[in-house]
Amino acid sequence: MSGLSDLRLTTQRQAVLNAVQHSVNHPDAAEVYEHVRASLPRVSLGTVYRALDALVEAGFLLRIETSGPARYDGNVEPAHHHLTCARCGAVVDIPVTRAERQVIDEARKARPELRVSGVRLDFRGLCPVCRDAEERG
Amino acid sequence: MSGLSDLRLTTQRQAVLNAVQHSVNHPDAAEVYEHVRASLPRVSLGTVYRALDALVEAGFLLRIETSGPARYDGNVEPAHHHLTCARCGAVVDIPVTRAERQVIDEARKARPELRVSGVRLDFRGLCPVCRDAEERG
DNA sequence: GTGAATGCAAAAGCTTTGCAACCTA
DNA sequence: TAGGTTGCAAAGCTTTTGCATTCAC
Repeated sequence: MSGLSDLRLTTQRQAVLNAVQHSVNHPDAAEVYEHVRASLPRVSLGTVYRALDALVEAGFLLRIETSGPARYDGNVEPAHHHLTCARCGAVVDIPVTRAERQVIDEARKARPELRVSGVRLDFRGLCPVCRDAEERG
Repeated sequence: MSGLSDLRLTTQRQAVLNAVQHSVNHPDAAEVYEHVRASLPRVSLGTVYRALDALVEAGFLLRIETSGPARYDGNVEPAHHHLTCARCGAVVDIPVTRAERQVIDEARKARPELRVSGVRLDFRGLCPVCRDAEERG
């Protein structure tokens, strides 16, 4: 498995891709597994992990590292980043495009030898649920 | 454990802090354990994990999530970020300060409700070792 | 002296993998 | 039909935890 071309679109992989893309938040493997099980009761967790790997490798999904289980993102647009909730750890998408370019320029100037090719922005803040909770006390 | 004040400075914690701060790269728990064992042969891996947690919690260390084991950073300056090597996965420090402010401003404008309080930048590029290797072919 | 920290070992949590059966191109 | 893919189960790796003992304040 090493690119878009040689990816077999099996029933299981389509179900996994669909589960991530139609998820409101960014699901982890266990959540994807539960969702896929609804339509494919005999699917295994191992298959879900292998499908997620294959889909990330092929560029259909993004993998987000956290302090717990990895989460997956069906939105692979380059100029889209993440905010981690300081209260509950949820991951929310956040669009930032203009300033991204300047960050990369500054990094290239600061450390030209590092051959900076891109940047991922991880914001800290509050997800809507926790913001509401905070505002009430 | 919830702040600087109530952190007991035990021999083990000092050794763990010292190991991370004097490491060239960003060590994981196993590497810290090996280093600490040189001066404290009876230390346990569990203690290293608990010390790392306590030191992160108290603000002496930064924890970096990766696709493998978590890595720790003795440099806690706010305006210092990381570059992950696209070839070998090493994590290198990179100083970016000016553009960071603009990124936060843009994010606050794009999604005011998320109460953005900070940002962590994760650059993609090549560490010095891999850059040299690439340049040779 | 007292509560927190440690060492040890066992367990938990997440992810990967070996293998035989199965399916897709 | 040939090789990749799946289901199942076992193993692997990282991290956490229970408990008796020890230590720092």
